[in-house]
Amino acid sequence: MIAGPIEPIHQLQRRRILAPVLELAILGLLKERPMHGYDLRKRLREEFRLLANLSFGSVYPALGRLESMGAVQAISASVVGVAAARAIPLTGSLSGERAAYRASQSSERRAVRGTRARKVFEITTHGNELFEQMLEDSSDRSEDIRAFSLRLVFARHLSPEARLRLFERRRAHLLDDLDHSRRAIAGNTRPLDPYERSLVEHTSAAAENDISWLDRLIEAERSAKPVAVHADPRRDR
Amino acid sequence: MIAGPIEPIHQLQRRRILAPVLELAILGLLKERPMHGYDLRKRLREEFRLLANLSFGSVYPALGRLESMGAVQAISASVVGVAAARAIPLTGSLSGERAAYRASQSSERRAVRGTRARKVFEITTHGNELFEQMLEDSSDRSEDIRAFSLRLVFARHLSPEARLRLFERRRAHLLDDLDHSRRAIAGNTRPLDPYERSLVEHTSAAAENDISWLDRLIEAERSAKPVAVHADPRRDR
DNA sequence: GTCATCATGTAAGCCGTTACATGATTGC
DNA sequence: GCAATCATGTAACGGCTTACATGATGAC
Repeated sequence: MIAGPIEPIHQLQRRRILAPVLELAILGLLKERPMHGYDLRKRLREEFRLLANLSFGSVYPALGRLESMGAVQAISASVVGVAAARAIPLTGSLSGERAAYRASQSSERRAVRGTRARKVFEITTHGNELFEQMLEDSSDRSEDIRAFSLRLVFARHLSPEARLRLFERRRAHLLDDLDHSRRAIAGNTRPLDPYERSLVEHTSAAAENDISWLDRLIEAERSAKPVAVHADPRRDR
Repeated sequence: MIAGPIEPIHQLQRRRILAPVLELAILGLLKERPMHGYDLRKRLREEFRLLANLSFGSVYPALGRLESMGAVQAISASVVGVAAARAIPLTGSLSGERAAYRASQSSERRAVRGTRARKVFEITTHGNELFEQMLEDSSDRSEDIRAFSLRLVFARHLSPEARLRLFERRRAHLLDDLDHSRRAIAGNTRPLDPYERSLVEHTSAAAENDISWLDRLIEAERSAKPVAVHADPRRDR
């Protein structure tokens, strides 16, 4: 009500340096090969379910931010027309196997259509450093499945030690969840109706399952044969 | 680049009527008993993990929005001091059992402290209608676990038919997820590294597990004995 | 000729977080 | 006397979604 003018504001919001999921995902995809915004959005929607209804209004500004940070750079701005588009070395930096795969599967195989001044971005050296930082960043406020899943998708870019830290962090978080669920079930908090009860019991079982999955990932990583990671042995049903 | 002035904007963003998780959660808690902002935030953080680091900067504006919509109303604004606070009929609208529980468990039992002009809100008739609408609302853009979990917590307020619709919607969504995971595993899309593979396999197994849980919920609901809902029979380990 | 898809952006608004501001009461 | 907890807000900012604007190309 009284609202004395705040005015000091000496620091004006620290630049949230390592931003959320989207930037990380974009950098991760650009590590694979240079891409333009439209294509990025498509792959983000299709491959990462988390970003299932991502809009252009998010992608282009995010690319703009990354560009102004010097994390990505346009390698073919304002180039118009089919011939020019074909000239872009789209598979330039790919290693043999992946390049061959992309060439056979991607939209580049069929004729390039609707080419209105594509702006193809590539990741810079600084971008690679930033990506590594973001991937290892532990201070993720919403330490949720989304953030973890995305990091797991890019886990191959981490050192084995950093991977272990990632897994352990996630495991600790899940243990915390589990503890919370169990306290709710034990009734130390509040009586639950049947739906709430079913939910916490299911949540708790799911957390246990996730934890043992992580235990397998951790074990595989420790055995220094991180290639043989495999998921859940088929359960009942 | 050219950027012709947009100016028409005849509609100016449709009032996102049924807003996300937070409003629904607040209304749901206020259905139980009147509460003030500080208390709401505490319970939201403790009971719903989804809102684990919810800040006051979210709670108070949300309450303000709900108040301006006529969904909640302050029943004791600007009342200061212990005596006045005690006079608030905090358990007024509770039915026997819950009231007795609250009286024995809540912070109201111990002496009221730090009482600086508490603003206690109660849900209005309109708020109850809005709550029902929001709870049944199917057009949830981010049809995720968070939204579903919250609705399940409040599922007792739904009609059996609406509950079934809720469960079926969630089930359909999970089936879609499962399909996506399976296609990724089958390799119709892109070759996966071991970490990605482990993730999609685990995700797919988790989705299967969620689906059979929902099947049990649906079955229980259809058997017209929705009280006997119970969660996962204990799995291995 | 018109529709779907490709392609890039901007403007406005909503909502969440962080930081700032204030101040009463209880326990040590 | 001082810290912790209780209690309510506002200012600034970030970033996402929606809606708007534009325009090329290929398939039918």
